[in-house]
Amino acid sequence: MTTTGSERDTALHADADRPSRREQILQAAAQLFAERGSRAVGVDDVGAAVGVTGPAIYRHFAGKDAMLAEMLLRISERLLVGGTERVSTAGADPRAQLRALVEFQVDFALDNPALITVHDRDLGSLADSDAAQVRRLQRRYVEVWVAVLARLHPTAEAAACRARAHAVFGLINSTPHSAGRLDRSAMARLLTDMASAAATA
Amino acid sequence: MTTTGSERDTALHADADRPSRREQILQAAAQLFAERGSRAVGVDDVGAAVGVTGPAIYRHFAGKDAMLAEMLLRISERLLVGGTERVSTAGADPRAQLRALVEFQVDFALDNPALITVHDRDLGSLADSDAAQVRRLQRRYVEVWVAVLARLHPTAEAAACRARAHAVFGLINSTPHSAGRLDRSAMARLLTDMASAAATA
DNA sequence: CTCCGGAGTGAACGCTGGTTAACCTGCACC
DNA sequence: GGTGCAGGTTAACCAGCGTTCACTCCGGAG
Repeated sequence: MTTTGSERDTALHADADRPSRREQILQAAAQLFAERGSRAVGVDDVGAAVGVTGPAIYRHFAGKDAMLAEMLLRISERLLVGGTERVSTAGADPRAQLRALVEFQVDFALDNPALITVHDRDLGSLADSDAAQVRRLQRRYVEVWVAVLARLHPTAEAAACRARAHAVFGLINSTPHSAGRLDRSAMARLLTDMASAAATA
Repeated sequence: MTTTGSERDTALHADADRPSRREQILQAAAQLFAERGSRAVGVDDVGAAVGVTGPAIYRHFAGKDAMLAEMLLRISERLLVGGTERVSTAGADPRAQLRALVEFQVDFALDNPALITVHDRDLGSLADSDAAQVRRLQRRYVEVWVAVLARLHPTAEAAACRARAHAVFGLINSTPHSAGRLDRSAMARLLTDMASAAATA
């Protein structure tokens, strides 16, 4: 399966198998997990979503847990590296840094509602070691926010900044709950404005 | 309703006064469901949490689903009646109404983190009819907020107000994720300020 | 004392669902 | 034309869990 003549990378999928089967499975699983919860989705369901039977999954993943683990690890990593990168390229002004973080999180949430949903719903149904690793990444991402928020609120203690960051996450990640009725750009502006106001209040 | 003042009618559905075994079970189940997710919690676990074996639950509930259903229905009802009441006693000023709603939601979230968690995590694992009823109640609660928000944002369309309400819920309901580090009063003020700012931004 | 109904227990049943095993198939490659 | 391997398939295995059953215990009428 490796080394096909033409390597197609980014997310465009026209015909049967463009992204590797592995990626198809991960994406379909994320969708299903978001809709029903990982525990309510069977391996057969995931397989059916990509046109194969259940046990075929085991050619690509060690098991259902491994699927979920990789999914959550990827999300946490993408958030962490994306967040740190946005901050570092936003200059020294904490307001600009906050704006960059907010826009990043809003874009991520609007682009990947399924991942956002799974991210903080199914962390509990993960093996301890995997869960710990995900939590480590999450924590580091939160700390990126806390560092910026601490400069915006010099008198606030770290715990308050942490709570503030979580609250902003909750605000932005509410997108999956109010999906569809508003077009993306309007939603993005609304969330960005609200999050900024909440973060600087 | 409640005939026969002299004798004890117990079983029908009259008394919700004393902390009966039934209430113990509901509370313990809410705690466990919030921690691990309803699907990951066994009937035996719930029983053990109140000092009985698993099957004893069936003396008080028709089944695990009925337990979850009653839990979610109660939460939705409490939110709806509490919200409408707070608005009606807050006068005519939409700002005062918003403040009343925010404080109500903050208090509820801080007082019942487990219920909040279960409320929007395990709605999916509910029978269709129960889920529909819960969603109806949720919708009506959201509309209470939307009515107030619409008066604060006269130019905004209803969909935007709805998204705004969901975002504020996400913000306030983030408490379970950032628990413990901050004492209750500080957390309440922080959340109230942030939510107010986000709602009026 | 007896009877009855509420509450609980341990054992058993049956289904669901993750995982494994054995077998098949197409295709790349000497 | 075999050979090997990635990827699928069906059937079976097995554990967990919700639920039911038969039985017991106990407290309060009559």
